[in-house]
Amino acid sequence: MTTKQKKLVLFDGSSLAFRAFFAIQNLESFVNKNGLHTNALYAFHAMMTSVLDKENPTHALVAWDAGKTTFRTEMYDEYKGGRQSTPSEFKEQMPFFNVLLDGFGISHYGLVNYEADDIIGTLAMKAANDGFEVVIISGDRDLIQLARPNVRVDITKRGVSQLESYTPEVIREKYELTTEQIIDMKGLMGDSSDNYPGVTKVGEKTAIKLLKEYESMEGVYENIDQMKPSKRKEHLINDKDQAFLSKKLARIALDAPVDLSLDDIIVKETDVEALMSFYKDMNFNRFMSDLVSDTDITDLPEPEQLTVDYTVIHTTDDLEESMFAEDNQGLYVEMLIPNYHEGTPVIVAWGTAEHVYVGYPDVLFQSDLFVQWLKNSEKEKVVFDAKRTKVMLARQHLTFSGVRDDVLIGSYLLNAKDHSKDLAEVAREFDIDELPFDETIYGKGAKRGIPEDKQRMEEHVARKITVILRLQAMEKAQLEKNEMMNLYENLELPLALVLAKCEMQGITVEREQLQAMEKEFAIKLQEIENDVYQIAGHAFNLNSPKQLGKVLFEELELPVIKKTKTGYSTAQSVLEKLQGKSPIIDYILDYRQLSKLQSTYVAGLQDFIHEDGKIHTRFQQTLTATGRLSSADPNLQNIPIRSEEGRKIRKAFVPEHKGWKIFSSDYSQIELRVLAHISGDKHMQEVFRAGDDIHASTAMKVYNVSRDEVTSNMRRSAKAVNFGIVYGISDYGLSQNLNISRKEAQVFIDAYFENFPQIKSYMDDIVQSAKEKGYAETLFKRRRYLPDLKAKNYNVRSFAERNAMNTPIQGTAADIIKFAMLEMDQALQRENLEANMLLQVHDELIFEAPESEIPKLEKLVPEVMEHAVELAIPLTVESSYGDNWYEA
DNA sequence: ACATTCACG
DNA sequence: ACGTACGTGAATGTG
Repeated sequence: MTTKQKKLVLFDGSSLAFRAFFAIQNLESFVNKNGLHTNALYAFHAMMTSVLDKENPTHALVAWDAGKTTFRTEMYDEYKGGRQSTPSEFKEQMPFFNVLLDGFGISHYGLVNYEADDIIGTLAMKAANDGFEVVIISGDRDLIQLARPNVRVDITKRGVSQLESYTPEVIREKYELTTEQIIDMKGLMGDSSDNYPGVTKVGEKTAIKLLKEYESMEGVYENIDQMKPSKRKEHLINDKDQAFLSKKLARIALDAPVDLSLDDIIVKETDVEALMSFYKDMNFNRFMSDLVSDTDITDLPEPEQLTVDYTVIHTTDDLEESMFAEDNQGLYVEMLIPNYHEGTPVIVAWGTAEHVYVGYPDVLFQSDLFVQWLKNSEKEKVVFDAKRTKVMLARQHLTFSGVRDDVLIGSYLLNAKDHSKDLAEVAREFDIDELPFDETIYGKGAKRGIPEDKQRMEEHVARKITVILRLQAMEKAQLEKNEMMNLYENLELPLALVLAKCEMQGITVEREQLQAMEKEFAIKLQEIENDVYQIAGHAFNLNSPKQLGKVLFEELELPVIKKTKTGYSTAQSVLEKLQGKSPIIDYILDYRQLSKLQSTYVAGLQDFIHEDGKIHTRFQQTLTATGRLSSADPNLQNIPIRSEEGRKIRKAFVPEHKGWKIFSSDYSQIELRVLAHISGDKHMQEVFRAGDDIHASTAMKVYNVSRDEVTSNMRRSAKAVNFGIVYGISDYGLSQNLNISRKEAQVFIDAYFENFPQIKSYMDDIVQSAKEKGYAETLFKRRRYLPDLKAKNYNVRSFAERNAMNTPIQGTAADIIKFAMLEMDQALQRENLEANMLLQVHDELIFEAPESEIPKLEKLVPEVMEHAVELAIPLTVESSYGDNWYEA
């Protein structure tokens, strides 16, 4: 037995509390009965418990900043100047952090004239020298300079729930600097949030470069005379005093007069009574129950636990009609792999909040009672993932009808985050955290499977029913409140079943064609490979960007255009700039294209052809941030078309029956039309009403020329600008796309906005309103929350601003084609057509149909798509058909 | 598990 | 001073 290692956790209270405040944006729902905001306390509490659970320290301290002035303000009176005043919603929570800490039995401490950092630095060194293991938790990256052997620094990432660990090794790897050099780096860079300057135009990248060359700030200045004349050199010379001052400010004190001994900060026992009264004051009812189950107090009210009454069905004789009598029962069919087109169901649960039934497929699927209940559309059911359920059951030759609600779709509409796989994840979004994750029950990776203890699994799925029913109520109330019922009930919910139909229908793919291509491509690839090795002088792995980078930029000494964080970039755009410099470039470009086609499509798709000769993709309905679908296993939304060689792959996609055709219809310019509609821009609307070429018309305006003066280059640039507008334009993005300078790009953008002032004001307004509401929305009220609009970091904020501009456009277009798909499904039935809808590729729908139905489809499909919704301008659709997808 | 690259809209 | 066009999925190499 080893004696217990002493472990000290030091919390940077000031930075963590502030982070905690911003981690939860939803201020309105975190207010206690006295009107006090509690969001920061709540997030801080969550962070503390998770760290204490994980680290289980013997000693701990939360350090606070003690006042506005410190020894640093004496050195530099602008230190931390210019900061925005602390929000009052945060200030009012300040006094209660220590109340919480007293309840936890964790010490807290502040020291006049010093910052929390300095207290932490001092105690960390003291403890490390005493043989402690030390962990520092902060929201401020500056503290990583404290990393040492036995001192780990954990910095919060996004909110306060995730931590990123820094040890001297990690720092060396990430920055290629020692911890001491981190201080030099800060000195050179300065710190905008602490308001000290550093050296002009020197940021992290430059600072690291300088330090790698000269070791320290002192080293930089000792060698400054040898530096080649440059702007950077001038800045370094001019800002020398600032740099050294900044370094002093950045250095955390390790010898602050902290009058605490390590014994003073031993973790004490939880003061249950104090904590209970704190939770009560803050309305943190959830934690009250945790506290009770952790301790042995029995005189407190019964904690709310997810217990569930359930019966396991063993034989068909156990089934009774009464088990299917109730309306609005939950139904859950469990399968352990994501791809429901392949596996088989392992266990099934259904029931009400009062009682749940659990059974196995081999029994249930033989039962007429069960099968009829599934099929009966009058018996309405609540599920998690209707499409998945529908397909799984259909593959067992069972009909599933009567979907009243799908809590997966509901949760996605309420907050389009990626939480599609596990009900427990969705439940946690709604503060139901008593349901274990699937991973806990079934394991993960190679170990995933049915648990030895079957009862565990039975109870798990029974609990899922309870959770599904609870979520149903919560989600519907919220959807109603958000005015999203129409989107939910009249679009997404019925669409799930239409998508199920498309997926189950599948698309026929001729393996022989792919095999023939595979051989052809293999020979070509081999030839190119040999040519490349010839020029390089040796063989290497052409698929490795690292090895390729070495060959191009070190051995052949081609100019480095761009670097990635791991080395040289060898991306296509880089290679294109190197064309003509060496014959190897063209070979590599050809190789890249061919090997992509070969691995992903020609060879890759063959693995997905089922025994029925078809590929059954999965359309993910609850994944994207904008409301688009995505397609996976395999992705049929990115089958090549732009290059002729790739496009040929489409020849392998054929109709199921002889004498049938592939029929395809696509919206033309749907996103720009949506923009014309929602921005109300009169000129743009006029172009679409007149049926003119939008890119050419844009060129006329921007270049101020007549229609026949528009050159193909002008049109190309205008087209790029139009795309840029849809994406939330930036001069940089446009310059990359058109391969021009940023200045030139900016001139284009200015000219565009001058000519389309309503687009300009729409873009400004939409960002502003998203900021106020906290989300961007589509024409049909689909939401995308954008908390980063309030981010301090320019890049993070700019990204969110582009999202705010793009989401209503891309999202509304997605809404429209979804309405069209619903209507199309109806229309095919109404018209008694044999045609099948097979795929959706964002702005196009793909069908297979008997040749005799083609004339009808040529009328019907455009009609439905064009009038799926009515906008201020017409939507137009173009159709084509052929013997395969290449010809369609 | 993560980064890079590239296929599509 | 910073470093980005919007939205996806899959293959590959590498740690």
